Amino acid sequence: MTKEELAKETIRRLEKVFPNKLELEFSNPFELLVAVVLAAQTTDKKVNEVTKEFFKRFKSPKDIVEADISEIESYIRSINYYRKKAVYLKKIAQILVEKYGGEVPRSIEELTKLPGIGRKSANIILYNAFGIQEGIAVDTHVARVAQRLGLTKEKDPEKIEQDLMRIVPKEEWGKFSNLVILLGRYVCTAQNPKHSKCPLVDICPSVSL
DNA sequence: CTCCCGATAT
DNA sequence: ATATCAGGAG
Repeated sequence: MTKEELAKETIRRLEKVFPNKLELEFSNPFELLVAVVLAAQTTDKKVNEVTKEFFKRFKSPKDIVEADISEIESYIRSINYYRKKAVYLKKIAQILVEKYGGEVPRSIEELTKLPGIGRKSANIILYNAFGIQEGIAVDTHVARVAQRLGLTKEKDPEKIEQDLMRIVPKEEWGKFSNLVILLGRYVCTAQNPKHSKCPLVDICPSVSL
């Protein structure tokens, strides 16, 4: 099986087991942007615990701009790197208000200029808020699964993304990320991967080794 | 490469 | 008690 065939078959099988959506809870692009900043080096579950209250207090970038850093911190204190993230959120909110009329920009270039937003986060936002597929979100799960499936030998997330963009059909980029993230989180875990529960056991090069 | 931080698993 | 999880900035 070629890498292209393996990628397509991976999507086909994962679709049957996982939903094509994030575990992060959000109801508009602004909320997803906030959630994704908080999600860096943090589990989605943890993020959801704080965003529930956060979104009640901060309903728009303007609400964040008008708040003190200390108040923003108070809502996200149980999140990793909360001091930095509070500063990022405030800066992002200021930029959204001043430069984008309070809206979330819709390109990877604009999104990655925002503090706390790298390529992974930008790709997540573009697809899951707007349905735009400019790239493939490569987080720790996508990186690990792609390695194990033999779709890449690179270690740097940007290079892995380049490899995957050549292999996965462009109209499936967003779906591929969403599905593979779930596989990595629950089945193809960093240690003790659950081969017996994996829909890809029979086609995974790392298993037959 | 270091810093930013805390929860959960072993 | 120590390891692991989980991105981005400088």
